[in-house]
Amino acid sequence: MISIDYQDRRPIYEQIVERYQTLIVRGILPPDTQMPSVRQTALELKINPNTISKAYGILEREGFIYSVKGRGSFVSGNQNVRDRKKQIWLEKLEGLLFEGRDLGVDSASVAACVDRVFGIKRKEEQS
Amino acid sequence: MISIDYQDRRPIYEQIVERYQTLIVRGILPPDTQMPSVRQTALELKINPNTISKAYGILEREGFIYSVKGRGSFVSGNQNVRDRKKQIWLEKLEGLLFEGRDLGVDSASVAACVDRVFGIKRKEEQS
DNA sequence: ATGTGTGTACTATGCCACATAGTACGCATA
DNA sequence: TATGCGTACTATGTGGCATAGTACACACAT
Repeated sequence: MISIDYQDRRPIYEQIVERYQTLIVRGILPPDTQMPSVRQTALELKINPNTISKAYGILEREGFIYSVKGRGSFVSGNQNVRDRKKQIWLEKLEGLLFEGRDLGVDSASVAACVDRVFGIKRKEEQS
Repeated sequence: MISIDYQDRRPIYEQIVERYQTLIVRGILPPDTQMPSVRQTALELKINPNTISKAYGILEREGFIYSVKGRGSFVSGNQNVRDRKKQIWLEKLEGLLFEGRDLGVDSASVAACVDRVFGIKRKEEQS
């Protein structure tokens, strides 16, 4: 379900947060699904329970999951989370696009890339 | 010319590398322009010369600048650098777009974002 | 009541990247 | 010669990250 990339420069707890965010937003983990227990995940990934706990704490603060003492952690049904996640992604995209524009990347290359991924026909080529 | 953002999680030397990469690729720093000296920049930014030196070392290894002992560091005229930088950026963009698609972002939002940044018409660009 | 599994909190420790401080050397140029 | 340049080296301090270990409160099945 979850894996760690030790080549990734980001800390482990952050990778876990990001991974679960995606799984939840995409609906692979439906609302009220029980999350793997802190200790269980720690055993499987061969890392310290504290690290998982830290990730879960962040996920809870962000509204992705909710925790119940003695029972476990569960996926939140909060719909706003998904929208907020999309919003953040769009801001990230905008930042990257600005960077590319400053680099001098031509818009045609960008449009081609967008078409390739989203497989759409853009309204019309700007004339 | 150069500034540091201490809010940025990236290390200082990496920010400097990125900043100069942009300035060089955009042509703001033309080939054979002399780079600010290590000690001078260190004084202005109130950081250690070693940190600047580290950044310059990376920039040289990547082909953005070349250093001459006793004289200084200068902007490289290597054209391949610019193209390679664009190439890397496009790959980064593609990765982000896939992520957004998986998140369920609708293509219209993406198209709007692209248009907003790159503009509808793009006849002339800075040269 | 007991045992097991859960989240949570806390302290202590080690590691490592980063940045700094200080010094020194070789080289180019005025 | 004096100055400024890049470069190299050692030593030190700091902070984030991860670990180790322990402990507590709670839910649930037995």
